[in-house]
Amino acid sequence: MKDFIMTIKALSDPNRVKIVKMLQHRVMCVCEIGTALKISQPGASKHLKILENAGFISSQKDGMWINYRISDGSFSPYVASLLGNLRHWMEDDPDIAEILERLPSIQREEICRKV
Amino acid sequence: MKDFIMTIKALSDPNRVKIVKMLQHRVMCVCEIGTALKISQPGASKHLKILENAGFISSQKDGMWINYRISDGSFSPYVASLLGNLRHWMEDDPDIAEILERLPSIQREEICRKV
DNA sequence: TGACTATATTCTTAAAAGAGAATATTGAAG
DNA sequence: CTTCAATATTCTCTTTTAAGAATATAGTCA
Repeated sequence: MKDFIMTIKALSDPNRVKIVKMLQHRVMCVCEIGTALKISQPGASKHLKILENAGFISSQKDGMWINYRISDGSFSPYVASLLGNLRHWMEDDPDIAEILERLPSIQREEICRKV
Repeated sequence: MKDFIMTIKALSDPNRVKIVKMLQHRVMCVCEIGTALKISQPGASKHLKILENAGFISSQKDGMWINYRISDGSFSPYVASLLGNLRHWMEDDPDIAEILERLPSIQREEICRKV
């Protein structure tokens, strides 16, 4: 029960749903996600931790950045099922559509690094 | 997005998950559900309202009682999918197993009516 | 080594959720 | 009509959650 509740609560916030939908399209670092959601860097970091603890996403260092990617779902049947559904759920949602449209223009080199 | 969040939040509480699992086995009235969960009558009533608003359950008057039953899921694809999964999810959970075992002995005539 | 950058954590505050007690409502039965 | 039983709503309190600011951490690169 505890696992299930943790899984469900991880998806009970709109920003976290948006993170999952974005990561289903591409790998992103923390600053890209914060920018996409228009929230602070600590805010993005905390949401990512909640999603990672629940098994929805995983992280991997890459030089200066930490890349977050969608989990394969093998961690939990609850996660696997929800991730499968989320591939098509809310594709027509205005908030999701808007953020997915902006996705290509959100690039870490233009956000974090001051060249 | 709003609908999805409402759906998810409705399942983000252990007592509400237990209600869904119980109602997948039989129809119940408010006092039976309060007794099964060992919570107050207003508490049960409030949880039921949240689940009903999200489309997981529906209610129907029957004389003095109001019967709550599982929805057929046609209300929403999110609800339909989750209800389908919940038919098998957590069947082995200790809390769920315990409450389902007690279910047959929880009868409205012995709880509410003072004969 | 030392400065800098991306990310994480802590602190504080505000909003939301959950619980029970008290109260209101509604409909059935005498 | 009046009473009573089942359920719903309101009120209050406590706990949880979410957000940003400030701060800490850790690793990279000169």
